[in-house]
Amino acid sequence: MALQERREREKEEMKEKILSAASAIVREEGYENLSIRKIANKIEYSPTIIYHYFVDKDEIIYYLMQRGYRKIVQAITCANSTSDTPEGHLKDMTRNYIDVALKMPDEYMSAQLSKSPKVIKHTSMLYKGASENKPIIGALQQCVKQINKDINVDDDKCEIIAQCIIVSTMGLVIKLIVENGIDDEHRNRLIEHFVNETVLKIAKGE
Amino acid sequence: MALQERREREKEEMKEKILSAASAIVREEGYENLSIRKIANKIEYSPTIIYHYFVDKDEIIYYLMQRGYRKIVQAITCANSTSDTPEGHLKDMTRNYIDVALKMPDEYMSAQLSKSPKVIKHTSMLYKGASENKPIIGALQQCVKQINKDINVDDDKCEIIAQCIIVSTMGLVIKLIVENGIDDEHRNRLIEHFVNETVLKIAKGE
Amino acid sequence: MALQERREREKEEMKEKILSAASAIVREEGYENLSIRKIANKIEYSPTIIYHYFVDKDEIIYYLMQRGYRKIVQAITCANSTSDTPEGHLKDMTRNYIDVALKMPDEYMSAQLSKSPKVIKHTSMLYKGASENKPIIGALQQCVKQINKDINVDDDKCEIIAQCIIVSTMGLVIKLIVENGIDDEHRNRLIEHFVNETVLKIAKGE
Amino acid sequence: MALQERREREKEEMKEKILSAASAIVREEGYENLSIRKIANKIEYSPTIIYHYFVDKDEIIYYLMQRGYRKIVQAITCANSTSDTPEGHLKDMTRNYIDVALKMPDEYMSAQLSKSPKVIKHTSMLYKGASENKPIIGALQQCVKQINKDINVDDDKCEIIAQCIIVSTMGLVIKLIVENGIDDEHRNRLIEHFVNETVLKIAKGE
DNA sequence: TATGAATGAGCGTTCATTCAT
DNA sequence: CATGAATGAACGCTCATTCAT
Repeated sequence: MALQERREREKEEMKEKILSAASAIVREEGYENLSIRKIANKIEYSPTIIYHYFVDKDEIIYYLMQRGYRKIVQAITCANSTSDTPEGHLKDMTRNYIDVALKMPDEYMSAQLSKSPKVIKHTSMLYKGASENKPIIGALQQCVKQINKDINVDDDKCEIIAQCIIVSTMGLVIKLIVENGIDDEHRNRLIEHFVNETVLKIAKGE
Repeated sequence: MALQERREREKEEMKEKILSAASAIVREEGYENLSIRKIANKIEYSPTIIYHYFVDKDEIIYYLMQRGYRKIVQAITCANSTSDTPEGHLKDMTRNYIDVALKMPDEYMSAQLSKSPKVIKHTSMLYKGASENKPIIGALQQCVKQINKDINVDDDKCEIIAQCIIVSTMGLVIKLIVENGIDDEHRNRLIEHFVNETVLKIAKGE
Repeated sequence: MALQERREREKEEMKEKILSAASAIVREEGYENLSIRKIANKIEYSPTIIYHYFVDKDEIIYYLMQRGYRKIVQAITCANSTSDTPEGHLKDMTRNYIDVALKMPDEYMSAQLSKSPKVIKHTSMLYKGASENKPIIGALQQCVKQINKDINVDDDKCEIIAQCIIVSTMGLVIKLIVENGIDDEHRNRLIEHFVNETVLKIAKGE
Repeated sequence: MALQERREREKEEMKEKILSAASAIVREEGYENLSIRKIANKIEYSPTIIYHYFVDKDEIIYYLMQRGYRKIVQAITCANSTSDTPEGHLKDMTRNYIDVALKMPDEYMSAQLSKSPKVIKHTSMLYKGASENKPIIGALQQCVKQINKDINVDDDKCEIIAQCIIVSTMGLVIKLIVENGIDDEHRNRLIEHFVNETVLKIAKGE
């Protein structure tokens, strides 16, 4: 019993070790440069042993994506906005989202761009009613609603606007990740403009 | 005479054959998995012969990008815009861009998301001065300038705004492609809202 | 324990196998025609396995040069010179060099005549300061210095003289190898004259 | 008749054209980088046509060596020495030899190092009696004899000395060619020392 | 006579994977 | 549980050569 438990625990630890080594490699060199050999090298085991814990490289990638996505969602949803205006809150959320995503570019990209149904179930945001299931859209929708509380904007429209906000932000993040070498100053101006102006304008119903 | 013509024609045909094989591979497996050998295999010739028609892999990628991009650039720049206001023009450009991109989802994705330097050279849009090299950013910048001709917005700022427009639009397109099964009605509302409102708001300098 | 030892021994054996296959190829076809694939073919293994024992082709060449050169360097430097005069020492060194080189004509030729940078790094002797890096030049320079200790000859000049000695000796060796069928008696007279007179005269500073 | 003659003449011209293109490539990039394609490119014909005039690459190389060697022999033998002392004459010859050889390094190397009997017949210098057949050795032997006219040195010994001179000079030339990147100043000091001192000392019978 | 099209072999190197131990 | 040895396929690219026209 206890022995079996320990075995299982050790197995999990090894899996974790492999995954975090893989994760580090992805962070440093990107998904396309992840290789079994490099993982083995990092954990200081032989490549062969990895096949003991995962059937093949694809399985490792699969777990990697899961882990990565979980982190992103966590980071983004439990955002701590200090602001008390809805506009300030929207800015904070947007900036937070951009920051978190840019800190884990490969995980972000692979999660957002995966077409695997299992992944899409988590990452989809554009369907009607997304505000009810997806915390991010829900939060954005609430923000939009408050920003436009003077003029009457119905919930559906607010959802659409929230979705426009999220896809725009994603577009910015994705392009910033893909175009890696942009000059820092210009990059910051772009992000600032997006956070302080673009996003607010999109949010405005009228 | 006629012989030379025929030869030239055959050469063009072979080039086209190679390019469309390459294009298919990119569509199916992405730019990073494009290889000379795979092309050769697909066209059922030896790899060597490809170097008869293209100096190296880079040249193939270059033509591939051109072919794919020409459509998009055409769509957005010289677009058959019937409108005579800059706002109308911006709408037309955006709608065109979205339509064209959605018609060739795989090429679009693999091109826009490739991190290969050879591809990025063509797809990058966010660097300072992009409006001078990249027709799309240039056209958008001009549009933004005209829309804001009352208030003074300098060229740099107009470029930044143009870049915000393009990344937002790309974000929409990418998510629409990734989340494949969205309900048509909602999908259309989303696009309409984006084209008719979001993009215009982003364009406004004040 | 014993297992590890055996493994290590087997590894060494395999390395040796690879190196001697490589050495044979160099002997037969020269350094420029040495290839990983040819080695693999000769030892009847797949090319890949070679990278298990050597990091790359350079390393193989490096070891090859070392093996070949060690003999020559040993012969000339720590040479078992029974003589206690610098002149006697110089003669011994020269004779040793010629003997050793003529015993491995193919390795000697392919090494000395290769223009590959990797090989030249080891075989070059004529640059200023060679006496500090190349034991042979160093030893010759010391000899020259002692032979001329009465008259003052500076280190630079001694290096130049040492270099004249080595190129002359090499010239003799190379021609003897190329012109294979020389009559033994004449050949020996030639070598004797070179060792006993020519080399000593070259060494004299005044 | 005349037609056939013209054909033959044109054929020779084409062969010459090919050979001199090949020769130029060898001069610029060395023998190891000579390729049929490069020749074709240089003469602005297709690679195929070359096989009309030569059965294969080896034949081209063979002719190339012949031509090269002929040039060297010519240049060296008809040396115009302005000096009237035998020492001066020896210096002039040596310097001339070095200069000519260094001007056509690849031809020189391939001729001197070829082990093909046809080539060796021309390049061999070390056999007893070489002074009678080989102009260079003959000239050197005469020089040595005159330099040593005070003391009696017999003809055989003078031949041996002449052979020591030629192999030494060749060694210098060969190493200078192989070690391509030597600093100019040091290189010149080396040559000067060799021409002005080394060679004279070797020549002295006592 | 001369061409363009095409091939097959070879280069160094990296990779995922397997197998006996 | 973990290893080292080994493989086969693939990568971009260059080469000498052949063949139909």
